[in-house]
Amino acid sequence: MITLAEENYLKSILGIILKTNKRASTNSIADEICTTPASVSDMLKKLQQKKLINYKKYNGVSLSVTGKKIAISVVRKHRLWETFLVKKLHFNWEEVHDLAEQLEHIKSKNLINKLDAFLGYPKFDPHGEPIPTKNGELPFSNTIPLNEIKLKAKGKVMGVTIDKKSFLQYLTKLNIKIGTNIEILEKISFDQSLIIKIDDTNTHISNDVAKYLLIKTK
Amino acid sequence: MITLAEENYLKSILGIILKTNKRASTNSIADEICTTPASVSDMLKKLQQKKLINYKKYNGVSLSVTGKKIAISVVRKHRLWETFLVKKLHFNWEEVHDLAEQLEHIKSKNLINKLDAFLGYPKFDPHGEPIPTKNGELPFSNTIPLNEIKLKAKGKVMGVTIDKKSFLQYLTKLNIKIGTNIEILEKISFDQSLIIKIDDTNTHISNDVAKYLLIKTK
DNA sequence: AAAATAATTTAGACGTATCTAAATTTATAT
DNA sequence: ATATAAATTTAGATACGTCTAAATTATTTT
Repeated sequence: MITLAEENYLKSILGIILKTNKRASTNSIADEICTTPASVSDMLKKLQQKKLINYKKYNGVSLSVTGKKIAISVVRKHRLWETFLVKKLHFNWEEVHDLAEQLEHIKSKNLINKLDAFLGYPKFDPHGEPIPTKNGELPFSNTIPLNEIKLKAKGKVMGVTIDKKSFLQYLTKLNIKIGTNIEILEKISFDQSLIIKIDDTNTHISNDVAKYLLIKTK
Repeated sequence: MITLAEENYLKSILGIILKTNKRASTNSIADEICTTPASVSDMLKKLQQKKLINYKKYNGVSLSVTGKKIAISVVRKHRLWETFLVKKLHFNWEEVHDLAEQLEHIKSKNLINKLDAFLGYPKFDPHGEPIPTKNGELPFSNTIPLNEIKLKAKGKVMGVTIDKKSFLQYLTKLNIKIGTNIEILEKISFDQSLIIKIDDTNTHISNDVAKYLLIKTK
C-alpha cells in the first residue's frame, strides 16, 4: 500500500528529474516538498525499501519502473482534476492547484478513467501541460521556454511550467493566457529580461517569469 | 485543524445519534468505524479537548455545536460526491460509497458549493438520503422503515439507510430501487420477515433487509 | 446486595511522518 | 592537497492514530 506522503515524494522526484535530466538530490526534493533534508533522507530509505526508487547515499535518486508508473499516474490524476475544476466547475486556473493536490490522491481504478471520459479525453490541462495517458505515457510537448527563444521570433503561449498562484495571477494581470500571441522585441543582456509584444501591447518581463512560459514558435 | 480521522469519528457519532436518539457509546462508535473500543476512547479524549464533543467517561458522547456542524458538512460532501459519481460519471449506486468516503475529506470552502451548483442543487443523493444544505441544515425525510409499516399498506421506496455494497447489490437483484412500488402482503411473526409485492412480483425478504428500506406510504 | 458479565478506560507499545541538532561525507577553493 | 563550505545522513524526539492486554467501572443476574 502506497501512502499519500509517498505519492507526493514520487511526484516531486519525477518533476525534478524531468526538469533537470539528472538524478534528484536530497536538497532539491526538500525544496520541492517544502520540508527538511533530514525528512527526505528518512523517506528515501523507505521508498528504496519498497523498490520505488534507486537510491545511493549522497548521490540522489532515480525512479524505478514501478515508482515512475506511480508518479505519472499521480500527475495524470492531478491534471485531469484540474481540467474538471476549470472546465466543469468554472474555477480560475489560479485556484485549482491546491485542490488538485488533494484530489490527486483519491484511490480508484475506475474513477479517473470515467472522469477522463466525462471530460472528453483532454490532451492538455488548463495550464497547457500534457495529460499522461491511461497507459502511463507522458506526452512530450514541442514547446520551449520563452527565455530561450531568439530575438524577433513570434510564437504562441502553450503552457506554464509552474502553477503557483502568485505567478498565474501576475500572468492574468499581464493579459497572458494559453493561446496568447507573443513577439520578442528586445533582450536586455544585463538581467536577461525581455521586452515583448502581447497581442499589441509592449511589456517588460523578467527572465524569472519568462522561463516558466512555454512557447510554440511559428 | 481537523484531521481525516476526526472527521470520520464526528460523522459516525452523528449517524449513531440520529439513528438511536441517544448519546453514542464507545462500543457503538467502534462498531461503526470498525476499530477497537480502546482506540475510540483515545480519540474521544482528543475530540473532547478540541471541544467537538461532550464526553463523560463511561457515559458516551454527544456532539458540540461545532462538532455537529463539521459532521453535517462531511455528510453534505459525501452525498454530493455520490450524486456526482452517479449522475455525471455514471457509476452504479453500489459502487460510490467507498469513493465518497475518500472524496468527503477534500477541504475547500468553495469546491463543494460549486459542485452543488453544477449538479443543480439536488435535494437527495442516489440512495434517497437528503443532502444537507449549504447552511448546515439536515433535511428530515417523511419516510419510515419498511419493517415498521402496517400490513396491506402500499408505498414507494424513497431511500436506503445503509450503503453497503452487498446490500445494494441484493436490492438490485430483487429489482428494488428508488421509486419502486411496494405492498406488504404478509408479516411472518416468527422472524419478522415480510412477503411483499414488488411492481407485480411477490418476494420474501428478511426483517434485516426491510429495516434499511425507507418507504413513503400513500 | 453480592457475584458475574459487559462496557469502557488505561498502560504500554508500534508504525508513519515529521523535526532539530549533531555527525559525516562530498565538493570547492586556495 | 588540505582547509573550508555545502550537502547529506544519523540520532533522538514529537505528534497522530492505532493496537493488545490489563485494570476499572457499570450493568445484570441471581
